[in-house]
Amino acid sequence: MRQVRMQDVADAAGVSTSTVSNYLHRPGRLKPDTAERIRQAIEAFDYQPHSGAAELRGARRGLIGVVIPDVTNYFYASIVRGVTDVALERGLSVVLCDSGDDPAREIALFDQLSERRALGAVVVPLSADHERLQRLIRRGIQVVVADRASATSTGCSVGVDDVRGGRIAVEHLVAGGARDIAVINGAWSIKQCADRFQGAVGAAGKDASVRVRQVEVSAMTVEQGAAAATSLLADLPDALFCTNDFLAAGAVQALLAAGIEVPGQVRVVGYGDLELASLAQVPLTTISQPVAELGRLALELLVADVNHGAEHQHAVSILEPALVVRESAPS
Amino acid sequence: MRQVRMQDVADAAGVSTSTVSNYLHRPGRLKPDTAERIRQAIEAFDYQPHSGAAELRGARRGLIGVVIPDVTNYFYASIVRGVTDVALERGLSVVLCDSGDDPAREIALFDQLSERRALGAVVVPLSADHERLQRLIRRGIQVVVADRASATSTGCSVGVDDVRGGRIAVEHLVAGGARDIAVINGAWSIKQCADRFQGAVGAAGKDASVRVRQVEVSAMTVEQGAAAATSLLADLPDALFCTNDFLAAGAVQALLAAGIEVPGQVRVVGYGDLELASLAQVPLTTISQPVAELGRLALELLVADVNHGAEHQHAVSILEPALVVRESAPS
DNA sequence: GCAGCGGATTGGAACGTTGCAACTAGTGAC
DNA sequence: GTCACTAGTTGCAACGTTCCAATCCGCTGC
Repeated sequence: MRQVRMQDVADAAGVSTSTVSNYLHRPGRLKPDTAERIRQAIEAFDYQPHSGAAELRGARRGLIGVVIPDVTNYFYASIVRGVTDVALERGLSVVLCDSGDDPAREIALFDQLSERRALGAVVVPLSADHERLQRLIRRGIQVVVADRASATSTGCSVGVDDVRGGRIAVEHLVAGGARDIAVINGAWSIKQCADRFQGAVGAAGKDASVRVRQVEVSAMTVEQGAAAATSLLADLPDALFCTNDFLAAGAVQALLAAGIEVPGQVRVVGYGDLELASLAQVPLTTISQPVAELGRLALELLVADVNHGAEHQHAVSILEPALVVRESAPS
Repeated sequence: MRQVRMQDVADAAGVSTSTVSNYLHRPGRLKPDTAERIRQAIEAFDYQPHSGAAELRGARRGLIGVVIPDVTNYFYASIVRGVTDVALERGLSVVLCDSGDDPAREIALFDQLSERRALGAVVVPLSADHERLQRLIRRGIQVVVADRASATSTGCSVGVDDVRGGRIAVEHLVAGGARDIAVINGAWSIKQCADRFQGAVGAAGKDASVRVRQVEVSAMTVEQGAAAATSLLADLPDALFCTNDFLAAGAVQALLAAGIEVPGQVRVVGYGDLELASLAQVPLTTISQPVAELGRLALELLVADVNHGAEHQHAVSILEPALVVRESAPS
């Protein structure tokens, strides 16, 4: 069964391919009955325009990429979801590039995108190494960086205000009476972690009677959270701010196992508002991020960028996180 | 900055475009020093072949679609992950189509895939309505159905053996001494739910002293799980089999809130082995599904299908679920 | 009856590849 | 010196669109 092409439709309707093309893109120019004949022919053949061929000739509908470290991670999946929503509205197709936390794969995927002449890409880069991104941009693929907002990049970027997230988390703890707060945090080299801690310190800084100390973990997992909490048993703080929900869930597990009451003796705030936050042993008070919104916004900026090329001003958009109060830190 | 095309490379290397094409696809045919000159020219221009143009001409590398109801759902995201892994190995690009549980969107996405002349698609269909799938196939897009395995479809399909999953869940409960088992289940019209229940009944059927009853819920959520468990308080079973982990988590919450011990008084088995299963108030014994494997396999079947066209025999592959024992039903 | 107009339609040259058939040189056999 | 052969290379015609310029046709106004 051969491809149905525009020529077939044109023949059936007794017009030229140009007229069919006009029907598709500038319907106003056609006489109503010509249009109707073409409509019927398209229907009869179940004709679908070949967007690849159209792009070859220069049409601007197109492909955009989403490059993320891991689709099975709820956070990234939500970004993807936001992107796909907008893409569908705009008639764009989304190529999903899951780098699996592997820089070599990330490069291979970038190459795939440029081979396919993607219009642009929403990227959550693996490392701060902007060299790789520059390469994409040089090849004519616009890039919007998500969740790694930075003014140094040569494109738009969108992110969530992690300093603010850390601040409202700790403000909530202080407002509830906490005076000795331990922050269980990932590596300082991760910008989010550094920012959240900075916010935490800032919130406490207003009040000299509040002490903030940090426990650094090597990976932001349940196990590491439990280990970190266990290390605090000898000198128990009255509140814990964990910079993600896995750490918080692990910490709560460890505390309960050691006979410490949560929130009775130690109050805990997590970060991210993952599904598990509401379902944990003690439902977690946490910081939620407008993450689907992040994806939507990223693609909208990308589209603006692609459409307005030179005169487009690169923007850095920062969205606001919000406190979600549950049992682990009720007030 | 104009596109770099094969012609530019050819000119720089002092050969024809055909030779460059040969360099790219049949490197053996070139004299080593010609190859080297072309290599350098490609390097100098940072030339990337235009895969769209290649496909137009008939090359077989290509685009494949993954159509799922919701990327933010861990189960579907894992399928996507499996698909992207294989796709990268094969040089295919993955177009992600998130239908958001909306049939109209599903149709729009199918159209997008056929406009782009995708080679094939891995689809987790919204409904059993194979009419829509047929339409894709008629347009020359091979389809592999995932997680909705059925022999009636006109393509390969892959799935997990839900009857078996239900069976091993209940066998585990019976082996642990349960005699009165309630199954909290989604609608019968969902094949998975019906199958899991059938397996549950089968497992119990061997032993006349075991009673199995069903509580049907309208949505497979935490809330509904809690409600269903609450409705059982008056006539408490000694074990609960919930056909997904959300239901199980909700049920456990409700039981604990009512002062019932888990697993002391009621043992609970969930289904799916979501992240939350290990982190719930009582870590859940559950059935895990080889879900990334499902995605990998789906794409492998799809590739086989696309490559061998007519002589390819459509296969129905059923993978095996496995029991994961945790505290909610320790033995 | 004819020039001029404007709306509807068409012709044809791209777009960047690919793969076949054809060509060129060079080698060796006779 | 001719022929067959091979390895390496090239010319060319697609592939399915788009868009500009050109053409066609039916009217109006004089």
